[in-house]
Amino acid sequence: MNQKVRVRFAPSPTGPLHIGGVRTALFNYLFAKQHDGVFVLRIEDTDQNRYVEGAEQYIIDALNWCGIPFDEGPGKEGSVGPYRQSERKSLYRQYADALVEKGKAYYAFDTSERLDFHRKDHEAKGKTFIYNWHNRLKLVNSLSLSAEETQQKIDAGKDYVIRFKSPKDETLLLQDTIRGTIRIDTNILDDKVLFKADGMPTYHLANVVDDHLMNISHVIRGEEWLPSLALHQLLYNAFEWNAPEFAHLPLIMKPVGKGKLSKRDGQKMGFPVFPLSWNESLGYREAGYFSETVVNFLALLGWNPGTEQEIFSLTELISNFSLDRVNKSGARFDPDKTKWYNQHYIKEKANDELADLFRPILLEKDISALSFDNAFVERVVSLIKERATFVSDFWQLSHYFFTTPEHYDEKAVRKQWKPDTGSIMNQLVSILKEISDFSSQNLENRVKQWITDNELSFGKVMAPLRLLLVGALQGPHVFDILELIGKEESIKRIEKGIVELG
RNA sequence: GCUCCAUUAGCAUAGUGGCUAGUGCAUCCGACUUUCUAUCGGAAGACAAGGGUUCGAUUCCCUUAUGGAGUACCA
Repeated sequence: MNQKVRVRFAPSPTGPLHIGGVRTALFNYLFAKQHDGVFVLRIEDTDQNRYVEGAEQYIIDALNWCGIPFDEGPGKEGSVGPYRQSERKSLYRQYADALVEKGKAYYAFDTSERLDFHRKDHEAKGKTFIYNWHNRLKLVNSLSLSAEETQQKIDAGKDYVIRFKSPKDETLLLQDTIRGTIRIDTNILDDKVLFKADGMPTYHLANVVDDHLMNISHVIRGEEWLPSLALHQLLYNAFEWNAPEFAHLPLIMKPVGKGKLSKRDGQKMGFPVFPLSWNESLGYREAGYFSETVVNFLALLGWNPGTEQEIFSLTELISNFSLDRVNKSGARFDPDKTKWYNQHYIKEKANDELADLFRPILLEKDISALSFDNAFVERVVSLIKERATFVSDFWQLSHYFFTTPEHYDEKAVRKQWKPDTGSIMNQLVSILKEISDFSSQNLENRVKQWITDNELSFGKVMAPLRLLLVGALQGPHVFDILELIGKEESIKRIEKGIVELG
């Protein structure tokens, strides 16, 4: 009974993959890899009306960018393909027919308009219209009609669907790995459509048939499917197939307010909800997040290791992940925490890698950036990366390494530039001119010595010095800045400041 | 409305039938004899409510409240 683990991620290509979808994919991937199993991507495109061009490629690109590629799927054919339901179209009808033959399903001829009418009518009376045992004989279907009438309608080319005949008076005990046992009374179930008038199966039929045909051992999907679990279990029973194990992941909720995370929340609060950009919607990748960040915060959304560890690489996740540590309740999405993760990962990145990412920004800002060699850019990056959350913060944090400050922060000037500051800076210039070893450490020793010898205060020297070098009271260690921009430029900046500030 | 699921601080969570309920993010304060959105240190802050069961419940059961999902010839 030790079946090979095969899981699937089965999105429908109706648009860009939402971050919640990526989380579902990630958990499937982790589970598969942990058990040396196979991660299948299946495209559920049974609804032709909602098909969106490019969505499938987007899904594939997103999974690849996150570093969680599928093992089998479109373009990576295994033995149970094809992996797009539209390409498996011819396969489903026979299964629907088999259920009709077994008396587990039936033909229904009711028009959508008629059903809509019933629903509205019931709603107006404060009731819910359920197409099932209690009214199916009053509707137009092969159970209420004679065999001849049914055949007549079919021959006449009337539109019909195939509905599942859900049983009466049964209590179902469903198993969910995350939630345990769930009791369902079958009387409240409706006779779901399995096969549509357009010749396509509905999600429910296609899903169960494909999971069976693809030997899926574990179905890990979003909580929005929990209400369908009864139907799916009933279908497996009707086909006399073994059902896979089910695990329903908690939903991802909006950062504030109620409801699940939506595209609008991202726009309103300024954070991405998609892994990659899609038209006007910004993606995590384009917003400057690393894939490590996305994987890490997604993993902790609805799951935790039971320890205090919060930083996980993909490989660590594979060995630590487990379905029984997945939470039952919805996980609120926290954009601040995602930034915290990126801040962590930016510090871990190698300086040369960050320098490569920074170069295009430098080019955009100033052509002369070209003249700075890699070693210099890497050195700058090493000094500022711990204060950055994104590579896009780098310029703001380091522009003074590349260009002479044009203005001085007014508030800082008012606070730090005293009448005697000019003359102190003048003295400092003459001290700096005498120093030939312009290393940070040596500069610090010499300047501090000079300050003590002359009984000056550190504040009176260091703050104005920083102001003249940087243009504001920010940045890393002053002596590191001096060393990096060099003797000539340092002195130039101080002299320029003395002239401008008096 | 009905069905199912959930409920530990602002947020994410750990944990236990019985010591001061642990951690991270955010917040506030301090330190780093100069800056900081960095780092370090510290502070404040929670078991939804009411009933049971029990010597004892945040932990088990019930009710209520709140939140979520589903209720389509969409997935």
